[in-house]
Parts: sequence; structure tokens; C-alpha cells
Amino acid sequence: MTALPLEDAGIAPEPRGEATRQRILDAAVRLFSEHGINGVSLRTITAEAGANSAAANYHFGSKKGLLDAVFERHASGIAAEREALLAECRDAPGRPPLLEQIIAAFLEPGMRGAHGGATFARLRGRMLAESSDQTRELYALHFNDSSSRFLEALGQALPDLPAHDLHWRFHMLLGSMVYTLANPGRIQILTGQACDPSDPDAALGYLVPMLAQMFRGEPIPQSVAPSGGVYAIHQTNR
Amino acid sequence: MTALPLEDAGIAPEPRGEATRQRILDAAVRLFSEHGINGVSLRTITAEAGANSAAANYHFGSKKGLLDAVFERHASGIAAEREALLAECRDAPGRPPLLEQIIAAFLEPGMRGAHGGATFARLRGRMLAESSDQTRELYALHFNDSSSRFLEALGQALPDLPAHDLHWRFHMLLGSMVYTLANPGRIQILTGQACDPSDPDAALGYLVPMLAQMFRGEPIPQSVAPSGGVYAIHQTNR
DNA sequence: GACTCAATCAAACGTTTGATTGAATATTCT
DNA sequence: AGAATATTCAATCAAACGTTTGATTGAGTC
Repeated sequence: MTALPLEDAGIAPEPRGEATRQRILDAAVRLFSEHGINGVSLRTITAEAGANSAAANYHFGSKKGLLDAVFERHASGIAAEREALLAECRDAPGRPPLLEQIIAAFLEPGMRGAHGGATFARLRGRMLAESSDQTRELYALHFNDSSSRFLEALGQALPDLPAHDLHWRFHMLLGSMVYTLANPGRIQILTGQACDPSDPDAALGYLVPMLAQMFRGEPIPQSVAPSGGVYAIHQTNR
Repeated sequence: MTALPLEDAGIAPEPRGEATRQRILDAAVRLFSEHGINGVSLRTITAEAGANSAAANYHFGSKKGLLDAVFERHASGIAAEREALLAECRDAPGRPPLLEQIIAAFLEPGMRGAHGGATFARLRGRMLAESSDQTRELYALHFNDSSSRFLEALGQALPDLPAHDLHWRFHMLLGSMVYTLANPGRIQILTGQACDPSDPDAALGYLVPMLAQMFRGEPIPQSVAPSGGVYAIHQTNR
């Protein structure tokens, strides 16, 4: 993606209120990600943005509208870049595409610098955990299509894996990603700053190969599932 | 109001106010887990518990105190059962203990019926994502010790795995668990109800063997980590 | 019967919330 | 220039928030 500076024709001379609009969006994504959506008020956001307290309602209609705009602003770019990278995977010379490439194509756009970076990443993690009606709708609207396409691509790369199994492994991929994004802190506490999930490069360097290993693992026998704790020693008095 | 059926049938060891205290705790864990901590008011909780609006403050001092009590109520039991199961793993005849047993000992107490069940599980997931000061403190207070001991046990079961690598895999274990607990819904949307993370037996049946496979994977070469996206075909220009 | 005391209650506290208003100001178009 | 429009502003709204209050209850103690 190259940002070509072409505005000579005067097509989009940028409306006046666009500046404060952007400042509000910037403040909102940062404060939302730090304190949660219910944890921060419009007054705090507009104050942080150096705008009047009515500005948020003027530009976005409501607090819900502000969150919609914040999400739309970055999520669309992430989804688009994901799809582009997946397409490159498919057209790559090496066929079939490496599992690592598919996984990286899914993870990188949301974890590296562009598209809101670590700030928006943490907000996404927070929203997935909060799981209100609005957040679910936003996720479905912006990410369902690309996620489904990746699920399909992973299935083609692993034709011997049953659908159930594939879905659960994708579930673990999502969990690892979200936890990494949402929670810069817990693993450092346990390990004494040993590994740092808030560093996108380090996180991707481990997540991608580990998840690839996990996907390549042999199918899980279905019979393991039933109740009673097969692996647990307790409860089954031998 | 009609006369209450006064059934003073001998043994009634609990104080008078204990009943409403428990009802408030029950309502709190449920509503907190459904709407988030900032998403529900003390008035809603006390109303749901059939108590006066001042009852929560009377019994727990503040909203923060109520969350402390809710967390303490179930978390201590989970941590204790985890430790007990881990001890059983160590004393088991088969040495060294199976990787699956250790992982199951960590996951089961928090996912199966006791200790608040799915309700408290979702609340824990929410709190990990929200990551306020209070939630971090509660997690550290109740879970740091047991988590560290499991990290140690996993390290002994996998002596060839570098510490960094082990920490990252444990990070993925936590992420998969939290995501499973906190998010009953996302994977069903993508897969059309195919797999159901809210069913503890099904979840454990897949999570335990998959995570064991992941832990057994060969160490990740360190050189993969540095910036630039080795697997991605498309370089993100900064 | 007088007293204690944990528990409950209705009511109100002061503050903050998201949202709205109408006048003032800045910018664009004619 | 002036009319039209877009934006900012201080002020205000009703509602909801967490918390506190003073009075009241009812079972136990002396």
C-alpha cells in the first residue's frame, strides 16, 4: 500500500472539522484500549483530544457511533491486508503454500505497526472478551469474511484434518493471538520479564512457528472427549 | 407483607445476614460475567439478589470489595485443586508424569463444574482482558503461585525446551484457556455451531491433547524472531 | 422489660454519565 | 461582499452511578 499524495484536482480538500475528528478518534482508541469501553467517558475522550465535550456527539452521533468509527477505521485495513496476503500465498511459486505463510498472513496485519498497532490490538482483545452485542456485531461485520476464508485455506493446506479438529485448532490460534494482544503483562509477571508479548516481532517469531506445529499435529481421536477426565488421575479411583 | 414462615428447626448455624450475602455474591458473579464489571451497577446486582440497594455496600464495603469477595470465593478453590492434582501427578506411578496429566491438572479445576463453573470462568476471562489494576492484583494474589509451580513442572517434563520457548508455550496455553472460557460464541459463528467451547468436556477433550502436542513440538530456533517477517511474502514497509 | 447489635430499609447524598441545546464563530460558496 | 453552511462552545438536561444516612427491625443477652 503506497500513500500517493494526489490532491491537485481538489477532489478531497479535507473538510474543516476533520482535524478534531481525527484527534477524537486517536484519543478514543487509546483510552478505550486502556480502560475499556465502559471504563472511559466521552468527556475524558474529548478533553484528551482537546475538543469540546459536545464534539464527540456532534461528529459521531453517540458513544456507540464513536466506537463504530474507531473500529471501522482500523479493522477494514486489517481485513484488506489479510486478504491481500492470503492471495499472495495462493499465487506464490511454492505450491501448496506453506502453513507458516498462511498463519503469518492472518496474524501480521493485526499485530504489526499499521492499522492502529498495539493500541488497536489491545482494544480488539478487550472487545472480544467483553463480548457485548455491539462488539460481536462489529467483529462479525469486519472480520467474519476474512476469517472464514483463512479457515478454508487452512483446511486446504491440511486436507487430512477433520473439520472439527481444524476448527478447534483455529480456535486456539485466535485465543493465542487475542491473549497476546490484549494482555501485555501476565506472562512477564510469571516469568520475570523473560518474554515480552507486547513486542510484535518477538511475538510473531514464536507464535507463527508454534501455531504451525500445532496445526501439523496428528488429529485428535474423537473418543477422548467424553466426560470424566481421562487424563486426570483423581476421580478415577483405580 | 405477610408473616414469614419461621422455620427455626434446631440447627441454623449461619447468621441472619448470610443468606442475602450469598444471594448478592451469586447475582454478582453472574452479572459481572455477562456484562463486565463496569457494565453492571450495584443497583442491578442487589435488585437481582432481591436485596436492598444498600446491602452490597453494607456487606462488602464497596463495589471493589464485592469483586474481591466474588473472586476470592471461587479462585482459592481452583488454585487449591490445581495444586492437589499436580501433587497427584508427581506421586503417580508412571514417572515422569504424562504431559497430558499436568495440563489437565491445570485446566480442569477452572473449567469443570465446581468453583463457579462456566460463569466464574467467563468472568476470569473478562478480567484478564480488562486488565485493570484491581484485576491484575486479584490474579496475582490467587494464581501466581500455582501458575509458577505448573511452569516449573512443565519445565521438568520438557528438559530440552529452552526457558524462553517454554514460557511462550505456556503463554499460548493461557491464551487458549482464557479465550475458551471468555468467549462462548465466536468460533460457533465462524463454523456454524460445529464446535462448542462452552461445553467443558468437549473443550478439555480437544484442548488437553492439542496443547500437549504443542508443548512436545521441537524448539523454535531463536533466529526466527527478529523483525521483518520471515514467513510473510509481503514485507510491511514501515 | 431494658439493652445490644447485626441486618435491612427507604431516602437522599453529591457526582458523573451520555446527550442536547442555542448562541457564537469559522469556513465555503455564490 | 453576503448568504449558507459547518463547526465550536458554554450551558444544561434527565438519568444513572456508588455511596451514605438515620431510622427500624427482630433475635439474643442481661
